[in-house]
Amino acid sequence: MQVHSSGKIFREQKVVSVTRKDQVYTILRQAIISSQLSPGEAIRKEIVAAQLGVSRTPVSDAINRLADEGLVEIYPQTGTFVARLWLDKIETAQFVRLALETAAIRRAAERITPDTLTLFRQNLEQQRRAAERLDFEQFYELDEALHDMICDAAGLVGLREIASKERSQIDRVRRLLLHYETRMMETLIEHEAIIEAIAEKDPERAARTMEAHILQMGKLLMHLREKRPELFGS
Amino acid sequence: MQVHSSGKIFREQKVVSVTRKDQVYTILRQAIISSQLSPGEAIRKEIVAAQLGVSRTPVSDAINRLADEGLVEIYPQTGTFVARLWLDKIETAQFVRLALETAAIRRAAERITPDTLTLFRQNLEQQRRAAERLDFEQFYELDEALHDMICDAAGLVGLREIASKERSQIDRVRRLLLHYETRMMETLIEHEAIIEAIAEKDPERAARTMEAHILQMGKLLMHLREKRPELFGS
DNA sequence: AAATAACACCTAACATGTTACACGCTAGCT
DNA sequence: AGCTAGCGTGTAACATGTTAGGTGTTATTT
Repeated sequence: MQVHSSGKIFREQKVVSVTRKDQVYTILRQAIISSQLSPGEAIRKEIVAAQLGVSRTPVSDAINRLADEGLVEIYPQTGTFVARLWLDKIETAQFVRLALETAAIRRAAERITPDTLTLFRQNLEQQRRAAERLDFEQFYELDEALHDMICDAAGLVGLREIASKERSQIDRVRRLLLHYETRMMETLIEHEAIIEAIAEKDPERAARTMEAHILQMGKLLMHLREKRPELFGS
Repeated sequence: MQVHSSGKIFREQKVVSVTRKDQVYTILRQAIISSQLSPGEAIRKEIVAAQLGVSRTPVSDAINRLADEGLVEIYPQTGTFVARLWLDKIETAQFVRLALETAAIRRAAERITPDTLTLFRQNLEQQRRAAERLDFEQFYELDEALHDMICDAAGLVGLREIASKERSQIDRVRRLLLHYETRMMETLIEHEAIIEAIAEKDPERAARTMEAHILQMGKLLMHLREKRPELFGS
């Protein structure tokens, strides 16, 4: 594992600073969201540290951050576990996501530029191709990227990071749902409707369309809970 | 400083776990939000550790968490500073607050119970008394408590914590504005209008009233920036 | 005198040793 | 047999030692 490859700072503005704890954080987060690590599974700090070739410190730091984000559960003096799925927490995350993204899309619709719109449409085109070849993973990534782009289009510094963090729980669930996902085409059509509303600078319609889109996930979630109860908490 | 006074766990449900890093976090956060520590001021981990009678580890952990929250700025290998106020970050925080709290109040208005309403009105009564004796600090605390109670009334697990965290930046600014604050009575009237709309189970009016309430802060902010430019970043 | 390069200092980042506590197990008591 | 108390084990929490790199200063060169 590389050491801080470049911690450049202009004293007023942090350019980039990739410390080991940041790298460990990114690796673990990715592993959790992609379900390489299963909900409920123990995380042994010492082993993770050994595997990544670092000491326990940056691993602990990364795990603390993940705990804040709700992706791991730390039981003091006992152990650290990949967080199980809690329906009530998912409900809250869904609510927050809905509130933030509908508000963001309203702003985006008001201040959309042709350039950004072109980026949106390129993304949609790629989504269409991914859907046609049934490439779930790729489709999912493009989906996430589109939501990020909409956040950026709202023109608020740091909003994407906040939205992305609050979406962690949802992203995990969506990943697990991928293989039960049969509505890729429907999802694509919803995305197109959202972008269309933005293009027409119609904030209200954009927000309502986004809302309908986000709420689709609820039913699938119940399906997952029946199929894989072991992933869920109490 | 006390050691984890009780880290009780029922394996499925964390009851309470006050570790040293939690205590340090709470102390530092309070100090920053209340402006006992000024924006831009250096935080010397070693000195903080000595003052609190702990080692550098829990202090570092607490500071990492505060950095996530945007309350401190860490410059790798250089130093840690109380975050200055950045207009663009405050703008984003304001946006997030608006999105979350208007959405929360809609839900609260839909599911309000007489008991909760009574609590709201008790709070308002206390606010009135605090306003009458020009007790800024007390009024401010009651204000925060009211917003927290509204979050809780939305009936979503963990929403208050999320909202409270995202409000950190705003809370700092409001504290600084307290002594320039001349509109305590107006604020109280706005609060009363919000609660009234909830009581009448009118989500739309409640949300619009809340929106107007939150947006009041903008002008005061510009005033502060002129009076105390040293608190602000670039 | 101005520009630049070398260097010393200070800090966060990282490594590692130590402690205390949650939990499971077992033995002993009822 | 069932229940409780004490003990052993393993982990996070905490303490402390070490390293590396950013910043400011100073010396040197032009």
